[in-house]
Amino acid sequence: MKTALHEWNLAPKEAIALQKELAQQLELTDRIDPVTHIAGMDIGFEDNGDTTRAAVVLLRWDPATAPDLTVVEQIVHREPTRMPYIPGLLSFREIPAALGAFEKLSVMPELIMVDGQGIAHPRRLGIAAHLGLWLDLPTIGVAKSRLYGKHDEVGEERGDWVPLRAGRDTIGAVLRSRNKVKPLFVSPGHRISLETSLEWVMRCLGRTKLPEPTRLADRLASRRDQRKQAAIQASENASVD
DNA sequence: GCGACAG
DNA sequence: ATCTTGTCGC
Repeated sequence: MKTALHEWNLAPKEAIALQKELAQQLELTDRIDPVTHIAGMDIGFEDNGDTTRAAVVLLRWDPATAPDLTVVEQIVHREPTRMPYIPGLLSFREIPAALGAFEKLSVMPELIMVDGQGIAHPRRLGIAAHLGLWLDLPTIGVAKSRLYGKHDEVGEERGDWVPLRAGRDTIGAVLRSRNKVKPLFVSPGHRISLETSLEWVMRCLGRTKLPEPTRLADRLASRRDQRKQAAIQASENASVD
């Protein structure tokens, strides 16, 4: 997989035009190979934002032990940050680094859960949708807050959900993944339906609010984990001295 | 023109 | 996203 830089280094106006074009290529019906591995992806930043840190966690999917998934591989990939955060253009800022992490994976997953929106986006191309198109893999957007769309209040119990709408279209779901905790915004990215997206998120839910794939990727990409890793490196170097 | 606004 | 400790509650 080679990344054509011109595809990512775009001025906002061009990026927006490309999103509208790419959104038409999305498949919102299930086209998923038998799932044996699921990946979670998230991004973090270091050096006052100058370095982008992409984290991908590969998990083995076994219906017999779910939602206890086995971590098969963890990748952290760093690159210089290429552009600032602009609402609606998140994928152009974060996907290049994410691709670097996926390239280092020894096994590609059949399904990816991304921290961010799928089609619940003003032009229907959130980061999960964009990544899915690029990798040609099924993706689900699992966001911790809303970017776009309207919705009614959602029930208080785990599993309750209400549709997230944009005009007459349903673009995702507001899902209560834990009792009385702020809901998740789930939307299909590519090669998957909303119904199936919700099934997979529910299936991968452990005790916490986030499904295991994004929870672990979140943790690996976090500032807290960066500090922990730095400390481990320091102690290893010290013991070698 | 005035807000809203994933991470 | 990130800056940041303790603390209220199930």
